Amino acid sequence: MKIKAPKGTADTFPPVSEEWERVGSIMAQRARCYGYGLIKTPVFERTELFTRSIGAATDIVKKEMYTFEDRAGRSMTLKPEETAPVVRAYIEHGLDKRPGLTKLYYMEPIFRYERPQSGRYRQHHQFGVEAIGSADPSLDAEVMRLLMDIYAVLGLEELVLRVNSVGCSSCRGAFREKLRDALSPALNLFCEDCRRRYGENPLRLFDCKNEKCRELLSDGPFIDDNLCEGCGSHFRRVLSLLELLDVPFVKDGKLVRGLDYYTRTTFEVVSGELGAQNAVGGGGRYDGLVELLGGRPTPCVGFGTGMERVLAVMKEQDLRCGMQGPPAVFLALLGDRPRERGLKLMYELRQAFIHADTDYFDGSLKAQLRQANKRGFRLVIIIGEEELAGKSAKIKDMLTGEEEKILLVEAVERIKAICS
RNA sequence: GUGGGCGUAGCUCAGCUGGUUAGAGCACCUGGUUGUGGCCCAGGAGGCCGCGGGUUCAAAUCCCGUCGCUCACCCCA
Repeated sequence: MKIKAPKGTADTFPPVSEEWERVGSIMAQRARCYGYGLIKTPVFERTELFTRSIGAATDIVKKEMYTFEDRAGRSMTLKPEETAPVVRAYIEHGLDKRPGLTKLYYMEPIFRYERPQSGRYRQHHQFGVEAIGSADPSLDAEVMRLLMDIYAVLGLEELVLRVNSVGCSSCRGAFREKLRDALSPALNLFCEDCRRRYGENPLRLFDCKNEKCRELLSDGPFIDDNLCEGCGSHFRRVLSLLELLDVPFVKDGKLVRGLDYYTRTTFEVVSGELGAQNAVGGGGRYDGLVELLGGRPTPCVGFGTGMERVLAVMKEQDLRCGMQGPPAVFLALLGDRPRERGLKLMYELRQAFIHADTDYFDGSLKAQLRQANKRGFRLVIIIGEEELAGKSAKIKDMLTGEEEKILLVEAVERIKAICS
């Protein structure tokens, strides 16, 4: 019986893996322009980090974590998100005790034990940023500008940025009660799930996809109309800065998020080309998290975007991120002595940072040329007994079919010239 | 955790009202050129028809179970 990759995981080969590299480097490059630097954190953490930050009552913590005991009996969890680990590292290294802003970006694997479906995996990868240390609304706007900027550079189209504010701990609590009061008379008209949400977390009712439930909620009340003074003015400022920075967005009072630590600004970017799992990115402000995890009160904002989903949208929109490397060289070597000389030349080419490869199956010249053609090599160097006797080689251009005779001692220089 | 769809060659799939050696396209290999790719032609290799059990003279085909994949709910990137 064959061993297969675990459910919900994927193996990735060229050329798709190269697409990943390219997309990742574009994201990183954009983030660096906005002042962010790379952070790397472990794939597993103490379990408490997530139960405390994400919220013990959330689905992620209740049923989606890969949790195990290590050999010393400590409870560990493969990270189901990256914000908490970044904040943990930030506090652990004393960064909260210094003034100023810390801007970090990451590209990390994320693990959630869910039933896989289109766009949802048990191991996926997120690129994200965290701006830690300031409540300035221009940071909220900047983070969203960066996210949309990344999508634009990659060529993604028809994305919708939805923005909301879920307020702070005080105004959200008040709103939750107001919402319950407003809905209680008509509660029996809602679907089963919504009636359950009503008790657990009424804000989640806004997430329901059921047409009827949506209609019942269409008249509000909405959280963004019920913010306290501070949260309200912060939100208005964020929205006006988005306009200033030419970020198209839709204000959506129904947008709520699944992690407890969010405060004030929340946002999500959805694509119409992704099926049910249509969010390509999302994020928001989490002003209470640093303190919750034992640091000094520190306001923060960030986003995460799913690599697999970004790649999926790119595929749907037929976008390629292929790299156009320098022309590669294939060495067709015929016979033992020509092969020895050719292997040496191949080594010299590689030393000169030229992509060079050869045949390892003792194929005929015809088979070797066919292989070179199929694998997309631009140049083929042919060395047989005949060439070797004259200390020469043939260079064949696979596009034009033309051949040129060169001296072996000049081969590297000649090929470098062609490649440049 | 719940529900639907699907498991046949490396890939995409046909065959499934049961009936000889299980097919196609793409990919792969060889030949058509004593040492010249792509196109074309000819040939070739490649399959416990997911696995286990049952019905039957006979099962890729029908039935049951199981595993896997997939889509959706839930939730989220």
